[in-house]
Amino acid sequence: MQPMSKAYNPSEHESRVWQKWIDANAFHADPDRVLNGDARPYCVLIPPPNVTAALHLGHALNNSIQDILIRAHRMKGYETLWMPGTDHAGIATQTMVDKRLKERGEPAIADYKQKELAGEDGRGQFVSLVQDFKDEFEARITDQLMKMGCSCDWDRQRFTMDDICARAVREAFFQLFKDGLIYRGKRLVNWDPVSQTALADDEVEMEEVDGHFYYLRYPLVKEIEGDPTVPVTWGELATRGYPDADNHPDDEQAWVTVATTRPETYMGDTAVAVNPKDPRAGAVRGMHVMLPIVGRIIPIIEDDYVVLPVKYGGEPGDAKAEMSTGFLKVTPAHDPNDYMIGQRHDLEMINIMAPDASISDQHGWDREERGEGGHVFLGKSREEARELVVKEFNARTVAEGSEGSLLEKMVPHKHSVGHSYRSHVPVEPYLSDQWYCKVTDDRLRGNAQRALTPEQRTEASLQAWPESAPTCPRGTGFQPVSPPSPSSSIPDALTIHQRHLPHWQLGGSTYFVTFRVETGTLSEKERDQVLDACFHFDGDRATIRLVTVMPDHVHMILTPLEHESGGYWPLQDLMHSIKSFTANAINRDRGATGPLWQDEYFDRLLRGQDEFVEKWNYMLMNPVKAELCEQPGEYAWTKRGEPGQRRRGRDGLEARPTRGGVEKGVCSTDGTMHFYPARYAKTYETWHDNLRDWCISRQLWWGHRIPVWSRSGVAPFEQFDQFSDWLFDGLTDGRLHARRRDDEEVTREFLQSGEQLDDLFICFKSEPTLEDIRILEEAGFTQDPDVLDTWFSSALWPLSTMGWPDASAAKDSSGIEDFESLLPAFNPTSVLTTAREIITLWVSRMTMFNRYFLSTNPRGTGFQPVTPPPSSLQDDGLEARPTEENMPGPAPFKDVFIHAMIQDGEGRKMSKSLGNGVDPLDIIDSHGADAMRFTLCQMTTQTQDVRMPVERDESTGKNTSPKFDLGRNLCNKLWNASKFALGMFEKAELKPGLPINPEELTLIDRWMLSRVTEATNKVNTALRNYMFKDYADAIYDLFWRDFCDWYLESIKPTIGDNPEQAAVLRTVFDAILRLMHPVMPFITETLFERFEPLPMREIEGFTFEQTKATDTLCLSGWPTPADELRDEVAEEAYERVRSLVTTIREVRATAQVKPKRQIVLHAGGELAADIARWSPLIETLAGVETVTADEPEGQSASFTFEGAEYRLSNLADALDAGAERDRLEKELATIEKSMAGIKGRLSNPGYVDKAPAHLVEQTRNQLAQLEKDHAATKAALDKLA
RNA sequence: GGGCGAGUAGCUCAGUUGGCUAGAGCGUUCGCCUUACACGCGAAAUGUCGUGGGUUCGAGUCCCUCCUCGCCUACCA
Repeated sequence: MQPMSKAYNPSEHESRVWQKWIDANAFHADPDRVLNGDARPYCVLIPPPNVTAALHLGHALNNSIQDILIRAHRMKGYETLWMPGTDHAGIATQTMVDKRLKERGEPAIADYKQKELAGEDGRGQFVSLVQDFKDEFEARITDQLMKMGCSCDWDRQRFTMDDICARAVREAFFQLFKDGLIYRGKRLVNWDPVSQTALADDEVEMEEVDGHFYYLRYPLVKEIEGDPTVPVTWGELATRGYPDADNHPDDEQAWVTVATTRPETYMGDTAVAVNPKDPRAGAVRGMHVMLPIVGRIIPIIEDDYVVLPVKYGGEPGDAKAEMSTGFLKVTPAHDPNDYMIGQRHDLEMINIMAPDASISDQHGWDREERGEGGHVFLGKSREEARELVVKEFNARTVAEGSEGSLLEKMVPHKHSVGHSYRSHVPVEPYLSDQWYCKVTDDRLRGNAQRALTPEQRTEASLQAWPESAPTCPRGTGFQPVSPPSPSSSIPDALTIHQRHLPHWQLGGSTYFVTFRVETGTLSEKERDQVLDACFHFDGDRATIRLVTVMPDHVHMILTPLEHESGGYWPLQDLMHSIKSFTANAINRDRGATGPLWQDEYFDRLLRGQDEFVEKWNYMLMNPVKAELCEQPGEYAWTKRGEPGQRRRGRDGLEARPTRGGVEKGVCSTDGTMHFYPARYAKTYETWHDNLRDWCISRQLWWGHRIPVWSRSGVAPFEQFDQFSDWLFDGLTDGRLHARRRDDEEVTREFLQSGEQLDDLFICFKSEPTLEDIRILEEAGFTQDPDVLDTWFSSALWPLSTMGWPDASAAKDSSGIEDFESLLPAFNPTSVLTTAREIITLWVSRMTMFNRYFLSTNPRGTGFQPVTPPPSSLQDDGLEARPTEENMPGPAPFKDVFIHAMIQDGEGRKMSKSLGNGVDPLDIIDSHGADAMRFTLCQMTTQTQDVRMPVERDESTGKNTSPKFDLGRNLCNKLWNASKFALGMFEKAELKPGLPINPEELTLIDRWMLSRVTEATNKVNTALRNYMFKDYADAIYDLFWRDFCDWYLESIKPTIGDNPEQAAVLRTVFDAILRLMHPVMPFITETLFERFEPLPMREIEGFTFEQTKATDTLCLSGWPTPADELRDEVAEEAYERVRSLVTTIREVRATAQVKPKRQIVLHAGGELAADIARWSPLIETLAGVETVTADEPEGQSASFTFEGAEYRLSNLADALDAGAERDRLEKELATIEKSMAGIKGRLSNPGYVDKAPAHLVEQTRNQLAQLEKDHAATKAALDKLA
């Protein structure tokens, strides 16, 4: 192997290391190991990036996080699957390709549309161009992910339009269609006039726009003797009690004024609405208005949707009431609210626009037939039409000779208007025929809400969507987590926090509790008594899951239950009961008095499965480790709770006594999804509250074509018999489904008339045969030209990538042998990692679909029949409840982690238009993938977005950020520390040998082992809670601060002839590489290659997780140092060393001692003894040549340590006494300041009386210490004087 | 308008149930090419924790007021 270079150069290693992983097939997941029970599953699905563009820094962050989780779990022995893939992004990709073609001057989509019309398969030709584009970008994205080091299972890469995903889309559409959850509706959609397609609500972006309110006058008319155009005069209104009518001349024609921001839509008005409570309503009842220029006579209707103007009772301050005139123009075909009014009053809908949003009388406005005016507006764009309408109104009056124009006034107004996220033009509410998915159905929306863990749900949501369904007798979709097999390795060491605080606020949680015997041990009989006491309260105040009574301590896992008042039993009360119950009995038998137990330690089990299993394992192994038995099952005082107990929660996981009480039972597939950070659960819930049915059709070519055939506007069809035979055969054998527009049953009678076929929709379960197509075409049917919203296939991602609905077909088409094992092994997945903006749509839709399609019986029984789509856009209130035969499937992931958003230094989004984007590949080139990953990981917290100051490198024209230096520096440090350590091993012999007993090691070694142990715990906790900054900080501090700054510096003089120390260095470095690997895979793997051949001597308690293979670091086991390696004695002692060294260094720095100069420390007594025992730590770290008890001769400097004064000499040839005095005086001031604060606190009677005793005690000790320091420093100062 | 979040050192951010003298990295200052690392080592300086009140023996942390910023959402009368 080559000697190591002076600095780490990532480009020399990254591609080679990557190839090594690929050659080792290291990222390949084996689902059968999960199904055989050989390993627990851990699975992450990549949120498939759009094939429209290369990845940006946000993707880099997201994928780094996923890779960290995946790599850590792989090393922890889980069978891990990270499924990669890309998304076809229908509208975005189609637009991109079109733009590209135009730029190149090649035929673009308009030309292909022409071809298509000419019968030349323009569609097919265009789609194949998009396909080429997709191939190009898919390759680019894949390359980027690989450069970042993403350890995806690349053999399983999917694309949302590949044949496996397509099969899922077709099946899903068919099932939903058959179940009445997909319907056709003529409604207002968000129309993008440039792309000329419908958009879903989430594809519309709101933008602030400076507009105006236009106040338009519509003349009032009434019908007399068949003439509907007779003017109504103010005089007439006045007699009918119209307020203020007498302000106008009696004989003039009256008008009503409407306010609008969109005057150009007035041609589509079909009514004017007024609130029935409006004092003017009675006067105009039954009257009409005449639309100026157009001449249409439309009714005045009454609807309480209309806001009253302030003048007539509207609420002052309400923006609408302030602006309103009380009369509202109603344009059902161009405004969603007007649409609803139109529905209520059965108004005409007149669409006045062409698909490009120009004014047209060819798309629903039969102007000439009606004899209406307004031809001047035809062909005008929306903007032109607005100007023209305003101009025309302004030029006219209500009637000849009237005062004032039809345009009463214009008021500037700022408001936000929906814009297409793709073409950025204002979205037009446009009447059109589209397909909808009825997501408001309880089976979809309701189950998406119920998927959320009750702890994160709001009261309102729990009421609206109560947890449903009886207890679930069969599987839950989770792997059974009955306690793991005894043979599995000892789990992660536990971190137990002492908590004395209000756990009664944390009702319904499961706890891990430990309490110890004050002195002595328990006899066997006494252990029985404790067990009895525990179970005495089981099912009464708590559910006991597992107890193990050791001779000197007790562990238990339990869940407090609700008590009558609605709260939960406080854990303190429970413990008190159990402890006093047993203490009394045992003391009585022993004839003893006094306390038996110490305080308990307890830790809330915040998370379900992993932590539960970890602690469960820990408890089972406890007697084995204490050598009380050989196998976990053999210890007589380990008892599980009664398995048959009703109160046990799902899967024996979190017994979750929920608010209706435990008696109701818990639906095992509800309540499993957790958001991290938890606050996003609320966003998720609220989004569902406002949900409307989802428009799933798009007028595009790039996407999954809608598998529905229909027929309209063609000649009547003669051969009904043959056709209906064919149709009924298809219906009977289930390969197609037919629905009528009005959702009536499809009968033979229905088919009697060829014209009725126009109301028929036929959906095929799989691709229709040529024969089918022939029959359909003869009958005049054509396939729907539209495609599905891209999110429809994205929503199926957890299913489609795993081979649903037909894994054996997926196996055949992909050649992947174990495809059939994927879904059972890995769905539900472990976590979805995504950005904020995706919470709503994607998480929700995946949850809906996963739960729907994996339900025990998604169709038919158990659900109430669903009526055809309601005309209202809102949920119709259907409450179909699942039954036992019809259990919804699991949520597709257990956790949803929402990561931070990356912004530039000014807090703006990174975007192309601002030019503030940073390309991950540029950073990888300049700093290396590991540096980028570490920096991103270190910067991402749960509360703040990531601000990344962007700098432009003028020489390359590329954007970068100085932040990435942090990661690069760390890599370089790691590289050099390795070089140094490897150099050490050339001098210090490493050889295998008997396991090392850590107690026999030197202070510094025991300290280092303790630090690694603690850091490992920190890392485990951080990763479990998705605290990536904490993870980064933990390894940074461990490696740089503890290992490099102190450990390596300390062992320099001793390691050469201390083989045990060499073994510790070897093991510790190994552990550090492993802990760092998830975030910095390339460099750690590179270094591991150099360390791996060196023999490793076992240190007792320092073990590594068992994994599938160990030849590469990425497959090697995670460190699992035993808790016993935490060495408080060593930590405390080394803390004294550090403190002494720091103090001496400070003196050296202030006295300007040359770094190389070796000084003399004058210390006697106990400190001298300590220093001798620690030798040569102080000497090495503080640059001390000799330690002597003698008083210094000549010049010396003094310092205070632990309340005593010591001196240093040989600092320099001549000392600066002034500097020395300054230093001491400053120190004295600091001490005095601290003392004042502490004295103040102690002299406050409230503090001494009310603060916890141990704090007061601590404060007193502090004061005592400070007083000693003060005296010592004072003495030194006096001597100087 | 409604919701969520943020405001802590010059910059970017931590700060678990209220409790040792509020921390880290970068930057700054001083001294160092000291047996790997100047992408480094040693030392130092830097804070009215947005504002004003309240609860408490004790508040960066809990409650209320106000100010500033960000995101989401509603609003085309």
